[in-house]
Amino acid sequence: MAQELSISELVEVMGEFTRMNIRLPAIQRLSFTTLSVLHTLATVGPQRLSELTASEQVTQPAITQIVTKLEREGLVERRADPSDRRAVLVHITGAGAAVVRGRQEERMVRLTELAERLTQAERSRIQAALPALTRLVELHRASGDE
Amino acid sequence: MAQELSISELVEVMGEFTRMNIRLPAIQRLSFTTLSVLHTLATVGPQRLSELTASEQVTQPAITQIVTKLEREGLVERRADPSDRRAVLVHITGAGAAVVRGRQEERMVRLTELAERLTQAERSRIQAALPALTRLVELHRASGDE
DNA sequence: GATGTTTATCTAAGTTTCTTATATAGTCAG
DNA sequence: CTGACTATATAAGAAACTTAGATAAACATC
Repeated sequence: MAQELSISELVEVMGEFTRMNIRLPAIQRLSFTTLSVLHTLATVGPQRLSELTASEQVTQPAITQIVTKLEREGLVERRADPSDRRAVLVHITGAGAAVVRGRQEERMVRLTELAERLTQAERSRIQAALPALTRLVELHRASGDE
Repeated sequence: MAQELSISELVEVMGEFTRMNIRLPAIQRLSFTTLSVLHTLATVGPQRLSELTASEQVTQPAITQIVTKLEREGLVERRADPSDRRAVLVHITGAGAAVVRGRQEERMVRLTELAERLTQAERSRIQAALPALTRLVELHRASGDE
């Protein structure tokens, strides 16, 4: 029989995941928001500053500073938007993509170690829940930019 | 048949959860780390500054500042540690506990809305995975403070 | 096609949240 | 009781934001 979802437990686990993830960026000398911008550019492609401002939920001047910093470090490039000369399209560079991949791999190594200490049954249950968890995240994003 | 866990998908979902959670604190006018300290005190009880320094992974002077700020706002109290006169035990107050509960409830309201838009089968699969996810978090914490 | 409004980004200045370096005071081992 | 260690605090500066306001291109309209 299907058991009803305990939202409070889910909130708790998500909170703990957040606390697990949040302290890792320090290693890279880039702040959480800066890495989040890089992640966005890696996954959804070139973006305007105004689009980044909306998705990262910080102010527009903050995004300008972050992009300037990333540009100095060679991780992104500002290019003109051919369709609108006011706008700037921020592109990730090879070096930037490598930083994102590196972080993803660090987390995978760490999680692989932890997952090996679970039982096979536990791993299967997590696997079975992943599509639903992904849908949850998508619903959040969809309702975020209305 | 039990399907093997895809670590990369799990990393991805956890990352998205982090991005979902991280921007909420701003509402409360308390930073992420400050709220994390409050959460720790609410769940594990009174702690020394040095214990908080270890679990929050910021420097000791940062914890001193955070506790001072929380104390000014009446959310925690510094009390002497009877067993060691150098040390300070930080206790959460009723007002502090209320802030933690309030945040937890905000998240629950938000997640309840989102979860209602999943199918019953999806909710059940998440529910079935919660114990395993909780274990994963516990393994992380256990290996963190060795 | 000049004009007012909106949009996209930048700059400047100040605040918050951290950091490193160092001081102070209590503990503990010999 | 002396030296080394531990727990916290203080001071000064760096990093990551914020608000306010400037600049320049786009767009709507008359």
